[in-house]
Amino acid sequence: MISLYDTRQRAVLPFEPIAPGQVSMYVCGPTVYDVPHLGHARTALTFDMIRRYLQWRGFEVTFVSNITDIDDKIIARAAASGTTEAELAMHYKQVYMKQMERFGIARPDHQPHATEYIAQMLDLISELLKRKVAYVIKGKGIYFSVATHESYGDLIGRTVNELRESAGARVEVDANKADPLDFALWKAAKPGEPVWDSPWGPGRPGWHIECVAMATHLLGEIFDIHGGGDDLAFPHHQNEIAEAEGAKLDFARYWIHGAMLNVNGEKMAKSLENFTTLSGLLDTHPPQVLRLLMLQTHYRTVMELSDDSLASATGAMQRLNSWHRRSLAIGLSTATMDAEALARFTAAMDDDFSTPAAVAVIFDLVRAGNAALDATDLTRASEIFTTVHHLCDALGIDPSQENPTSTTTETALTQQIDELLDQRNQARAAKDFTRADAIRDQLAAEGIILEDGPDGTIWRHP
RNA sequence: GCGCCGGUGCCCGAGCGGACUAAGGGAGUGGCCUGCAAAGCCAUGAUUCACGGGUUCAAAUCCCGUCCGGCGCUCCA
Repeated sequence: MISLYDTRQRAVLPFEPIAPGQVSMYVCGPTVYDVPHLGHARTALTFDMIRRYLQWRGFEVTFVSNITDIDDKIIARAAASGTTEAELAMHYKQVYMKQMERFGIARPDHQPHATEYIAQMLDLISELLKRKVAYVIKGKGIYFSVATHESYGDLIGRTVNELRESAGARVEVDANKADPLDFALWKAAKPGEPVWDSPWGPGRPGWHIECVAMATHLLGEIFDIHGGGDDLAFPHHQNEIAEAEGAKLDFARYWIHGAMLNVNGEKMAKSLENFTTLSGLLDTHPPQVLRLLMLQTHYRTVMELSDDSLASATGAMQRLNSWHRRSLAIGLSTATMDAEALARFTAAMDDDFSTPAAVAVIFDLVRAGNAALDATDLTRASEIFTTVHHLCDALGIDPSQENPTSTTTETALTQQIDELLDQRNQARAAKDFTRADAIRDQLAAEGIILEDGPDGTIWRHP
């Protein structure tokens, strides 16, 4: 039985999907006005991990993640760069998808765009007006009336009155609104902005309504999991709840939020200019290293990223690779799995996706695997080999995948390397260690490290 | 200002009332292995979990207070 933390109820709850064996999940995707940074990568990875694990446990998962392709920032950027909103959004969407693919994030089953769902949004807004939980401000747009939604604030554990008191703490409240907490469902057209027709005149949708429209259209009026970054819990997700419930939709049963990624103790953000782009980091680090690093912190814990932590994960990944290399070199075959390790792993993951504990199980196995190889206990080593692969699969890690730099030139070089290794081994056999070491140094200069084992010499890149 | 979350060894980071003699990773140190390396294995590291009170037979884990940090109350993953 899988348990997960539900933000709304502030508790770890047993996960009971609506339909046995099936899971429907909606995860808020990016607003595509710029390139993705590591913070986006962490949230994407969190939900990729959850999706993968649910599948690994035998669930059939329908995964929806949207693209917000119209909003204030896109309009501003498009104006600044002299392009259209649609072109700008399309460009950054492509960049986002490419980098996520590079990072090893599986594509969603559906990837709806906000602008493709205007009709569904208009239907929802009509419904909200009909139910008198929304109102029109002439020339401004249509607003949701928070006063009609008594549980407003529950997602972040606050009452409506508490929220009213702190409203405007950081940003001025629009005096036209009936209540400072009310928010826009539809924004009336402004000069120079893209517009869509509506029964209330031309305009564009507010932010939150798109997710309600897309999620319910693709997954149904009730679905299992709604996720997103922690910073979306309020107001975005709270407003989605208000809209959905205002329209008498059951909506999401579990809310999952991924914690932020910090740099030097501060949230990584465009506005703070402390961000590292995903593509930049992936240019210097294998995707798996970043993935492993992120999995070593629980998804609900704020994670610190630094050169040290990156180096630490690099070392850990190399250990996994090196164990795998040894295992292959000795020619292990598939075996039955270590039932105890499997149980330990599953228990960790079932408990609110405790990836740090799950990763610990893998490293315990790797140590035991190396020890078994040292002792030439091939039965045990094979058992571990099979188990580790199965567990890594659940986390999206592949021990056989080494740093993929220079894969093209490698094949050509392999033959030369093999020849040199042959010469070196002849020298070693003849106890000509000066010559043997010279060959080793020569290869080292080309970035190749040798490992002599009882079954011969294997080589690798550092 | 209001609210939420957190402060664990050199670093990252699990644990959230009893098997904690505090997981795992990285770094360090000693040893084994090796012709020497590399890789690996073994050993070693917090008498202690920000600080001060309290509850309990029992607290890193619960309660209160203090200090420090992050996030939210704008758009944000």
